[in-house]
Amino acid sequence: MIGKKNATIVDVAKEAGVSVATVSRVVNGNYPVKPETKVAVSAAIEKLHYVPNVQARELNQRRSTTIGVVVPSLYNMFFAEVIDGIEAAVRKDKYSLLLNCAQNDPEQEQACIKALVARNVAGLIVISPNTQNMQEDFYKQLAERTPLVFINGYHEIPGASYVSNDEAGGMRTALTSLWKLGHNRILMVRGSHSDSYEVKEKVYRSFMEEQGVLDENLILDIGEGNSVETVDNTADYLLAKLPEVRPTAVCCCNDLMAVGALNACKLLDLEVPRDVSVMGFDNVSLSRYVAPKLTTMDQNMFQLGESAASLVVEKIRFGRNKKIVLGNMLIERDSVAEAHER
Amino acid sequence: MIGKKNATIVDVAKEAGVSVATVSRVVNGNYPVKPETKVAVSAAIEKLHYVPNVQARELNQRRSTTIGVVVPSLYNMFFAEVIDGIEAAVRKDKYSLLLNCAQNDPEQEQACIKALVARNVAGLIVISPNTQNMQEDFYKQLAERTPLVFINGYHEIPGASYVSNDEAGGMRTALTSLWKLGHNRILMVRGSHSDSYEVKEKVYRSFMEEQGVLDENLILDIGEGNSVETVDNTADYLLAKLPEVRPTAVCCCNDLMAVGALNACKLLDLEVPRDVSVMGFDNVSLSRYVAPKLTTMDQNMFQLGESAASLVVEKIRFGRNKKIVLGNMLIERDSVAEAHER
DNA sequence: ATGAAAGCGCTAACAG
DNA sequence: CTGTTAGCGCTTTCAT
Repeated sequence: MIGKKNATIVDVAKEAGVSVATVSRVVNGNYPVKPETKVAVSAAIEKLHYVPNVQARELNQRRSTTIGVVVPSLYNMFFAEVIDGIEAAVRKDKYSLLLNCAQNDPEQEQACIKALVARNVAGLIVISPNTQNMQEDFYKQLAERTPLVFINGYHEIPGASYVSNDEAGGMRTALTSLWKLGHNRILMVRGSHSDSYEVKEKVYRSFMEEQGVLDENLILDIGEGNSVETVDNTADYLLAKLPEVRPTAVCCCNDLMAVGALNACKLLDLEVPRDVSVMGFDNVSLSRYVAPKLTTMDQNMFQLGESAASLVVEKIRFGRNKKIVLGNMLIERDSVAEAHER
Repeated sequence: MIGKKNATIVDVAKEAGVSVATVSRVVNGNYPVKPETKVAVSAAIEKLHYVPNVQARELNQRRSTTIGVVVPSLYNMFFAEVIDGIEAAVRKDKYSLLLNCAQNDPEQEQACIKALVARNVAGLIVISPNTQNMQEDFYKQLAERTPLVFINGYHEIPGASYVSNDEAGGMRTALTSLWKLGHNRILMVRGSHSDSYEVKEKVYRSFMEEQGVLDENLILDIGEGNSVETVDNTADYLLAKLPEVRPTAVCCCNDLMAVGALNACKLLDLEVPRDVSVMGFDNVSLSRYVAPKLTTMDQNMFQLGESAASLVVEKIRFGRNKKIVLGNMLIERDSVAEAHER
C-alpha cells in the first residue's frame, strides 16, 4: 500500500505532549480535561488527521457496533427497501451495517453468517432465511451465542427474535377479496426455498378447502422467486399453465411473479383484469409502474427493516427477544376486477 | 447481553493443552504442526465453537479485509444491481462489505465515509458521489490515506480510481439515434447533485448546438433523481412542461425519470411512442416491465460493481490507481419511434 | 514442532 | 486533571 500511514493515538499524544490517556479522554469526552490541554490535543488531532480506530476500541471494550445483515438476493426491490429501513434505524443507534448476499443459496447463507460472526458483529438480521437452514440445527446453535432476528422467518428458533408481516393474514385477505369478486378458480403462484411460500400455500389450501374447491392443479411453484429471471420464468410457466387450467384469477406470492403474470397474459391476449385478475404481494415500487398497476398486499418493507433493527438492538442491550407482526393492507389498483365468464 | 461468551484462542489453548501460538498455527495452517496436536486442537475448537476474532487478527496485522461502500440511495434499482456486483466480486477476494446509505445528502455522505474510515476499511467505493463533495477538499484529503474508487464520479481526485460507464458517449448515442428518427425538439430530463447529470447535460448542449437548435426551455431538472418520489415528481413536472414545450421526444437521465415520463404521457393522452418518444438510461430491470417497454442505454450495473471491486483491491494491494470506462449499448425496445408532426 | 513474549491501537482502572 | 499500566484476542519473531 502506498499512502500515508494513519496516525494513532500515540502519535497524537506525542504531538500534543500529553499521554495517550488524555487523548482518549478528549476524544471520548468522558472525563474532565483542562481546556488548554483539550485545545492542544484537538490541534494535534486535526493536524495529523487522526481518526480513532474503532476496531481497537471495540476489541478493548469487548463490544461491537456493527450488525450483520444477510439477504437472499438484491434483485427484488423488496430487499432493497427492507435494507433501507434497517440502515436508517441502525444508523441512529450508531451501529454500522455489514451486508452479505446469500444469492438464494443455503450454503452461501451459512457461509455469510459464519463470516459475519467471525467479524464479531453485535447482532445479526437474516431476511427471508432459507427454509432448509431453518430446519437444521444451524440457526439454533447460532442463536445461543449471537443476537439474531429474522425477517419473515417462521421456524421457531429458541432465543431468536422475529419480525414479519402477517403474511398469512395478508394471503387470506387477498384470497377473500378475490373470492368476493366471484373468482372461484384462483391460481396460486409461489416460489421455492422460503418459509413465506409455505405459509401462504397453507393459507391458500385451507381457504380453498373451506370453499370446497381445492384443486392441486391450481398451485404453481415457479422456482427461485427473487432472481433476475423470476419475472420471465413466471411468464414462461404461465404461458403453459394459463390455457391449461383457465383460472379466473392469479394470486402471486410476490410482485415480481405478478408482473410475470401480467406479461404472460399480454402474450396470451388475455386482458387484465377483464379476462383474468392478477393479485400481487409486497407492494414494491415496481407495482405502481407497470400497466395495469398491480393490486397487491402492502408489506411496508421500510418498517419491517426498522423494526428488525430495533429488535436486534434490544436483544443486544437487554437480552430480550420478541416477536413483532406487522399488519398489512390491500392496495387496490387496476389488476383485479370482478370475475367474468369466458 | 445474555448468552454464552464466545471462546477465545486462550480457551482453546487450555482445552487442548497447548499454547496459543499452536492454536493460531493450526487455525491458519501457515506453520507445521504435528498431526496429533492438530487433531487435539481441532477437537477443542469444535467443542468450544471457537471462531477466530477477525478484528483482533486485523488489528495485530495492521490490515483490514472490509471494504466500505457508499450509495446515495437504495431506492433506484441501479444501486442495488451495482452493489450486487461489488458484493459478488469482493466476496471472491475474501473481503466483506460495509454498506452505508447517504440518503442523497452531501453531509450524510461525508459522515458515512468518516464512519467507514474509523472502522478501518481497507478501501472505499463511492457510487455516484455528490457533486458538491467532489468540489471541496474532502475527497482529496481522503484519497491520500484510503484507497478510493468512484463509480460514475467525474471530478479529478489525485490518487483515486474510477470506473464509469461512458455516460457521455451513451448520451450522444441516445441523442443521435433520436435525431436520426427525425426528432428535433428533444426535452432532456435530468436530476440534481450528481456529476452524471452534468456530464449528460454538457453532451446534450453541444449536440444541440451542433444541430443549431439548442433551446434552454428544453432542459428540465426534476430535483432528486434517486428517491422514492422520483417517478412521481418527474411525472408532475412533465404534466406542466410537456404541453408547454411540446417536444417530439423526451430523453431522460435515468429509467426512473423515463417511467415518470411514460406516466405523464398517459395522463396527457399522449401515446408513446406515436405522439412522443421516451428514451431511458441505465436499463434497470424496471425498464423491461413497464408498458411500453423502455428503449434505454444499458449501463451494465453488475459489471460496474465488479470492476470497482477489482480496482479497490488493486489499489489496496499494489497502490495502483486506474480508470476504467465501460462501453454501453442502446437497448431498443418500444418507447422510441420516428418523430411525427402533431 | 512448540512455547514465551511482544505488541497492534485503544480504554479504564489506579495512582498521583 | 493527568500519567502509568494492564490487557482486549490475535499473530509472529525468537528461542528451545
